Amino acid sequence: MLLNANPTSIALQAKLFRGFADPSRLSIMETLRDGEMTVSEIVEATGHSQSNISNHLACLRDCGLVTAEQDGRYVRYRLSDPRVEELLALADELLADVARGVYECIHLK
Amino acid sequence: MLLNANPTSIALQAKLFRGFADPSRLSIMETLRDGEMTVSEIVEATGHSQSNISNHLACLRDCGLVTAEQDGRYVRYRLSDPRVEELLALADELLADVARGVYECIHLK
DNA sequence: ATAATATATCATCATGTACTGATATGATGA
DNA sequence: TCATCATATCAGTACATGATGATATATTAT
Repeated sequence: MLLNANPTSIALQAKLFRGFADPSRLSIMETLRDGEMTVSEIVEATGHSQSNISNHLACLRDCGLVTAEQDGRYVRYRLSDPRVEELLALADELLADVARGVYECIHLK
Repeated sequence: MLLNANPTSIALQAKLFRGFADPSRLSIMETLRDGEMTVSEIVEATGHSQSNISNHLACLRDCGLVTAEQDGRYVRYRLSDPRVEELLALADELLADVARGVYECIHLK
């Protein structure tokens, strides 16, 4: 019965990937690859609504993928760890080769 | 209006991450890090149902994350690209530091 | 203190997605 | 051919999740 790695860690890993698996959150993280930004700058850069961005920032913050720092009435966000950016970069590279398959995959919307 | 990277590629990247964002699919890929396996071996190793595994293998295959090779009445699956494993490994490393946040994040189930 | 700006929170709704069980297909051997 | 084993497909159901709009909180300036 060759059972696999700790199911808890698999569930957690899946949850981590879900953090990356949404266009709004990805836009935020991609935007933050250029350096720290305030919420309103992120809103402008991504073109998403303020509440949308704020909701997703809360998610990313809770997950520990970004950190927030109050700056006057602004709040500046940045990526929390260089591995966040590495993960994005690696996904970009992989996507360069699997884009067509992913695009055409009917199992994911 | 500082707009960000190509929205198409953001959507595709999100879809790619969704491929990684499910416990069944992650179990499959983690299992395949040990080398190629037949469907029934994967079923046994992961403890998931046959239809569940088969459905998710179809998804991973369509996305180009795994490849399949018929071997008699068996079908052997393997990871399609070394970067798939790199992505898993990098996520593991990152998770080591953000596990508590991810675990407690209420925005993702 | 009040107004104005920046950000956060919350409930609702609509959609996406995974799991299951039943069944179909494909391959091998008798 | 027929039986059996391995894998794939499909429909239905239940749940998860994101977007939005309304509102709340926090900070600064007047």
